[in-house]
Amino acid sequence: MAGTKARALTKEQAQLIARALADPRRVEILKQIGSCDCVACGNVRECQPISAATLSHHLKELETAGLIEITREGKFARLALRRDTLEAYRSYLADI
Amino acid sequence: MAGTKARALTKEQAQLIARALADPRRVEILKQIGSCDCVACGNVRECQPISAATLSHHLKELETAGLIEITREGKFARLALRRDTLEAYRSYLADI
DNA sequence: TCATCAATTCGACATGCATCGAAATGTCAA
DNA sequence: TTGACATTTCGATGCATGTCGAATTGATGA
Repeated sequence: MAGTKARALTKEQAQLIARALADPRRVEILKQIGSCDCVACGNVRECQPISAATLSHHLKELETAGLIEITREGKFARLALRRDTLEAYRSYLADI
Repeated sequence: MAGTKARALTKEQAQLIARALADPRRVEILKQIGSCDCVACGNVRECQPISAATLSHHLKELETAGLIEITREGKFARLALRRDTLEAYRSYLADI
């Protein structure tokens, strides 16, 4: 169908996403990133009681899963939710 | 909307489901249960190279998450996929 | 250049969890 | 009752991972 551009996920991709979503803190981070744009690591840390090291680790997991995109801008990291990946995972679940 | 009866999940429920889906073996089991009805533990074991103890553990996790229903019939356990829960989780993800 | 700040990497630790074999429980048929 | 079979529980083991502090990298401004 034209318009529904959710590509199919491989099992490996789906598993990466599932693992990423299995940690409640990462889901909270995802929600925050999705709620507005122009999010930097510091913004997330203001709302989550975790160390910078831990946050960095979580962000890498989310990026590896394809759930967020991290673009570096000078000192800061701009975080953006990748809704296409989330949508693809929803389709994957629908096929169960 | 009448017809879309997916109840909203609490964070705790969503997390149980996410954790249950984070193990690839459990996803395979879910797919098998969903593909046909009248599934017993033995049927699953024929397709999954795991011990009975491990399978029982996974089934309990899936049941706790609300993703399957286990009804005992004599010696056997009848396993059924709960698509309503899966659908509720898909809605949860859509709200991120 | 130097100090400062954002973010990452490193090393270590504690907890969680998938897995198994063995023992237990429960059910059916002879 | 007894034996065979399906499933569960128990206890142990090994690996994965969330977490942190400390050290590092990288960029900006004084």
